[in-house]
Amino acid sequence: MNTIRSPQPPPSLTRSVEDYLKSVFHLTSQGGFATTSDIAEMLDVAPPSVSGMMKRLSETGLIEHVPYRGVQLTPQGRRAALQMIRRHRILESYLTSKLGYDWGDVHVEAERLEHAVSEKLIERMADALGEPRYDPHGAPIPTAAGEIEEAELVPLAESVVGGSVVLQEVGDEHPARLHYLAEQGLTPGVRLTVIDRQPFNGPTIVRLGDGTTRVVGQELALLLFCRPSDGE
Amino acid sequence: MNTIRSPQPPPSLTRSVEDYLKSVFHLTSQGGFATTSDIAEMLDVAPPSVSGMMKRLSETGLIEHVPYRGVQLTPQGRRAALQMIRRHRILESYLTSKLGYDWGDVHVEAERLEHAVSEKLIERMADALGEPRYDPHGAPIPTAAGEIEEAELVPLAESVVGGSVVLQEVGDEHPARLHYLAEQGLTPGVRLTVIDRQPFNGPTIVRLGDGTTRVVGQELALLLFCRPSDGE
DNA sequence: TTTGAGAATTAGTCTAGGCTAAAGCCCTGT
DNA sequence: ACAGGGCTTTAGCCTAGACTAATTCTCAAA
Ligand SMILES: [Mn+2]
Ligand SMILES: [Mn+2]
Ligand SMILES: [Mn+2]
Ligand SMILES: [Mn+2]
Repeated sequence: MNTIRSPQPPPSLTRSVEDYLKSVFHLTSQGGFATTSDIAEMLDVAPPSVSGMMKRLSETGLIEHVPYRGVQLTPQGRRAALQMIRRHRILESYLTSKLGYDWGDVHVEAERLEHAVSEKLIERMADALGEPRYDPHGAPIPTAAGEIEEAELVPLAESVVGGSVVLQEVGDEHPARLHYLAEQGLTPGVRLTVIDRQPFNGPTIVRLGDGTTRVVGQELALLLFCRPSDGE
Repeated sequence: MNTIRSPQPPPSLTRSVEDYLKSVFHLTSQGGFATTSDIAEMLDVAPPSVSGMMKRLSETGLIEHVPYRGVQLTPQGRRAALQMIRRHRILESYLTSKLGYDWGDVHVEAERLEHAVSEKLIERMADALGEPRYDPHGAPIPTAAGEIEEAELVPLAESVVGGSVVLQEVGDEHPARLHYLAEQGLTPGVRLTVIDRQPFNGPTIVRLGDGTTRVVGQELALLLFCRPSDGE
């Protein structure tokens, strides 16, 4: 029959739904399914809460749920998730460059605001910033049309010793970690020469542009996403 | 016994609670009680919803409820309401002057954002604006300490014919009305000479600084709050 | 003083979105 | 082939915050 065509008016998602969709997006960005327990951990809720939400979201067509396997976003769910991610990252960018927020504090603020801002406000902020392509942590900002850049980055911990890389993106979740990285000069855009790595999951040693070196433990080095930068 | 002292950590109010408190504040600003039906109308909910919320709010000590009479804010409720009003008005000011919002659209945006912004963000916005004292509609902005200016303004509809007034504040709710007022040059700060008023609730006729006149119907003239400005 | 209109409250439901405890499924190791 | 452990789901419960229908209160008019 197919009599029902989804018109246009999106019934406006709740805060919870929006956060679930973002989680599923992030957990499936490398392909595959997002599992119940991964979502639960990411959102800090109990697994049954996730099961319940997944049921509702698949009824509304935002996700595809394979019981006992996990979930994936439908095209509609992916559009909604990318819209939220755009909001989040534009907000982080705006707060950082226009209101003097430091990059450690901005994530938690954006996490709430992303659900309250209008499309119009986001586009005004983006405009005021000159349509930025990356947020303060180096993550790509989806376009208003819902396109997002996908780069193949390699964690510093797995970079080639002797090579040269540009630090591109760092995780935005932990303020203290971000403060530390800023202190160390490890911010997106910086060029690093990988001069050594200790065995048995040991630290990676890098040299910065000014000739100073940093010893980066493996746990941290796994979260510094780099683009190899051979000669130039 | 009195063993329980409310410590400090305010348990963070919900969006609904915050909006109810604001309504009660506005409805009691001239003294007296806010009634169930007035609150219901202002928030566009059914009266029983208000009764239910009033019960909860009085249990948490934010309002004083006299059954079948109405409610008033406790000092704690008043503090919370003023904080929300500060947020709302700082947001309206910021969006208008920093992001090019027009004064008709800004209210609805602020109505959502006021519940999502942190104290810190509001203070940064206030700082960026130079600690504004009035919002774009001329309403006074409470200080961070919770003080608000109380002026005795008179509606244009009740101003003295032959006198001179300064338009101080206009209602912020209806975009179309605000657009019209802006077109007519009737914005806060403008000096008006009241040259006539038609009988039987007729319009008030005013002259602007540039010598042009405006005919303002009574319904509108009741919503233009003015400060008498005799000689100077 | 009684009465009726209108306002307020109570009673009973509903949905969203959490939770814990119990049950069910899947897979790996034996 | 199957037993056990670890996920996942189901069952059942809870709170916030809405709603409608029914009840109760108040107050002014007769
Ligand atoms: Mn969020
Ligand atoms: Mn980020
Ligand atoms: Mn609001
Ligand atoms: Mn306003």
